[in-house]
Amino acid sequence: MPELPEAETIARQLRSEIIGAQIDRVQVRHPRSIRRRGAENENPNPGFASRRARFARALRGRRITGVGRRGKAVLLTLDDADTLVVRLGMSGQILVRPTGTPREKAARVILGLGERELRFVDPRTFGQMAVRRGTGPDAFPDFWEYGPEPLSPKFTPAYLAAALRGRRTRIGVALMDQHLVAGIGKIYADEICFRAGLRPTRLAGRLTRPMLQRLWRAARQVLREAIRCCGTTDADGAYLDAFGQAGRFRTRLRVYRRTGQPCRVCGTPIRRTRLSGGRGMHWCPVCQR
DNA sequence: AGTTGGACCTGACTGC
DNA sequence: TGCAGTCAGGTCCAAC
Repeated sequence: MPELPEAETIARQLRSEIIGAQIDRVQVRHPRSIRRRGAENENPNPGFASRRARFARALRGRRITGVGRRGKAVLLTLDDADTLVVRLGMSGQILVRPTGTPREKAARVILGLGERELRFVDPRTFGQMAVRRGTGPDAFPDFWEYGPEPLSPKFTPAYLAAALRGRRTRIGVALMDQHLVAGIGKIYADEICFRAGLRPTRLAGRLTRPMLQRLWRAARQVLREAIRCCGTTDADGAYLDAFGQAGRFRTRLRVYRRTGQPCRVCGTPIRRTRLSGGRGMHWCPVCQR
């Protein structure tokens, strides 16, 4: 599941690989991969032919001038100051492959870069690509509404305290709220709660100052460590980086998808609880209070 | 307004 | 072996 560390890994790899490359070919093979906002659940997605043509026109001939990231999204800036936004969704990968090598079954969008090509591979089609005009906040009204980057100076214990004040939701859910803080999903929400020693079922608005401090520190530690490990590749191998390599954070997971297995700290079997949204949170009943 | 639950999707897994 | 059913989760949206 690509979250911040996975998107950051891909962005760093692309930065060293494709800056300066020119897009000479655009192929869109699935309508959902360029669906527009507000049409998420419409299938068949309306106006595919014209949107595909517009998408290709916006990209063909452009040079890639930079690679960035916001939350879980990878941002490719283009020489005309437009930005290609890539949301990886559940199963999205961005692969750099030599042109002509066998195409992945779930390759949804292919951008030709001369001898190589950038492939957006996404079996579940939860991901999407979009070209936005410009590079500033005006180009990203949705990102503008996002909370701060958790590894930026804007994300402080004071910010976290203010953002959670009065919230009736649980911390496991709040951490995944992109408007509160950007880039955290299931894997890292579970791991952050564990390292903070807090049950994910705790009410977000009722944390003491020391708890908030622990949660803040755990978030930064976990995400930094996961970036160093190039992200998490689960047993199903869904996530791969831009070179097709697996992330190494899996061996460091303390709770995520370890239901029934002994806690790596105290040996107590890990529990799983369904929170609102239907997502199962994993936690240790002894280490987390 | 904040919060919740359903829908979208398909590969992997389970059970008969 | 095969087929139906279940699960997984990022994000949007409708409904409390």
